[in-house]
Amino acid sequence: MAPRTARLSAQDWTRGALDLLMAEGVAALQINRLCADLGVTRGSFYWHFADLTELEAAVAERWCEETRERLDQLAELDRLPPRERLRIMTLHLIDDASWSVERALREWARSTPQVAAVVGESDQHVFELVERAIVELGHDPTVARTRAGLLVYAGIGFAHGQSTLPKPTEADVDQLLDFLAEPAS
Amino acid sequence: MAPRTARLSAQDWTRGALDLLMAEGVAALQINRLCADLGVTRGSFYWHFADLTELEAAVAERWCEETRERLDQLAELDRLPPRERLRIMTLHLIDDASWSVERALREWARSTPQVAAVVGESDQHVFELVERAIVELGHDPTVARTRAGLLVYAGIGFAHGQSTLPKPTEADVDQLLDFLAEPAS
DNA sequence: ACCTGAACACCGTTCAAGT
DNA sequence: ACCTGAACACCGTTCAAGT
Repeated sequence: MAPRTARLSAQDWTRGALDLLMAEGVAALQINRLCADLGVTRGSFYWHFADLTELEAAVAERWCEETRERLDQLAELDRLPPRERLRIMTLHLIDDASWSVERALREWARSTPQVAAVVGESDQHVFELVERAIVELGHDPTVARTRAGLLVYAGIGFAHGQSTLPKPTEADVDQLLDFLAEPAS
Repeated sequence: MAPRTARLSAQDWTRGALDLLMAEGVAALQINRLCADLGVTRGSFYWHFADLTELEAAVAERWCEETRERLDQLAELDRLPPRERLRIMTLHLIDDASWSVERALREWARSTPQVAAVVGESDQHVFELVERAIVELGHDPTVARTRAGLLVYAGIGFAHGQSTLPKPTEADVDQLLDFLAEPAS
């Protein structure tokens, strides 16, 4: 994978942490565990980071960058009609396994403000993309704001309830988007 | 408060745990902390519970009961028109501070299946209340299912994103409910 | 039946010492 | 500049012993 130099960089640690996080969830993100993966002892970690919290912030930052890229790629579908854009984003959310990381991030966000800032930024970004698409659909700003809020919050809720609630099918999504696209009465 | 007997019951522990949880969040729920509150030593805890996990499950159970009661009270507004019922439930969600506990519960749910079951049950309950209200509004079951899902997921999302996203005003809620009540095209 | 207190394992954190 | 290894504090857990 990465060039296997004898010594590690901070980058190597955040990379390893993100991998661990995605593979085994937030509970596995421990210093001992990481050290084992990287073939190094505990003390080494503290040369690169002041704290577990600092590592988490770095991981969050990195995750945010990667997420932003992914989102921008999606938004690059700028030439696609807005309806199609929403469809792709929504379906992406539903079957993507990436919310296991997102859930972990939101957990951290509660205890460490740095992570909260990063998550908030990401939410804001998604919200704007969705809002813009709905405006392009021909709605005035007030309506767009409400409906975008509804959809984005529902997305967060879906990612968070690994719940017993029914998982929407593709047909459900189409029906839902028809609904969101409807002209205001 | 409670009758101050010398010896404690399991009930006293769950009560104390829930209080601690609401007051100081999930991070404060430690055995040492609880023991200090209850004026007792660590070992005592293990006479009542096998595990921290078992305590958490008990707390979750109790929270679920209390939540169910609250929900049933809300649903007892059965004689109110469905639209009004939805309005009350939604507003209740928005300004209620009780989701700090709910968030904690969902965090646990990820690591302990017992808690997950309890949270799932609660979600299901809310979903059914909302779905029924939308059916009463005159929609057929398919439409009701989609829209109820949207609203409930949005509710979960709202409770979870302590986010930078705009918090809906009362006017927003009315607009939103107008929207959800709209006849299908 | 309910609790104490000592003991242990595990994990985050520090730091002097090595290369 | 990057890492080791020993040490410490803290927390969950066990258990023999007390009342």
